[in-house]
Amino acid sequence: MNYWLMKSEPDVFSIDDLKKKKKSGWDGVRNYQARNYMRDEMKIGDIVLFYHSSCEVPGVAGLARISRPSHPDPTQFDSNSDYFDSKANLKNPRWFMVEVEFVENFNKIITLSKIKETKGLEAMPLVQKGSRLSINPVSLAQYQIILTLRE
DNA sequence: GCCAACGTTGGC
DNA sequence: GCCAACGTTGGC
Repeated sequence: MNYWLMKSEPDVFSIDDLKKKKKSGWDGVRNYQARNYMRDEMKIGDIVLFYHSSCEVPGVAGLARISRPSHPDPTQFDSNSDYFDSKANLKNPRWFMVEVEFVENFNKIITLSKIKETKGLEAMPLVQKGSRLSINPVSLAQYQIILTLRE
């Protein structure tokens, strides 16, 4: 089993939104490296650290789990969608997504600043300068340290 | 709102 | 294939 960190802007889709929906397709990713992680490496049952980005208090807000493996992201074919991609077609999809299901909502956000000052998390892409990738692998050790920061 | 860092596009 | 220009991300 693998562990991941996935970023979402809570104004667009938050951990509470996932809690309400129970499951959701992780659509709208338009970065090849992030796509490749979803398409090639994510497996059912993998655990996701749900990260809130571009907001007042960025940080890990809760946990989710991969509930369906890679399949084409339907928004790429929808000309009304912000994520429409005119170069994608049904026979040759360009963008893939997974489905995630809600697991847990932390009582308090594990903030980015907390993560930055916690020993053992120095190697997380999240704390590297200039790192913007919205999906990152997380090691078992990093995952376990994050869990110890729950309140 | 600013801006550094990064990814993508497209002309050559 | 190079690289300048542009667009996006995301913390602050």
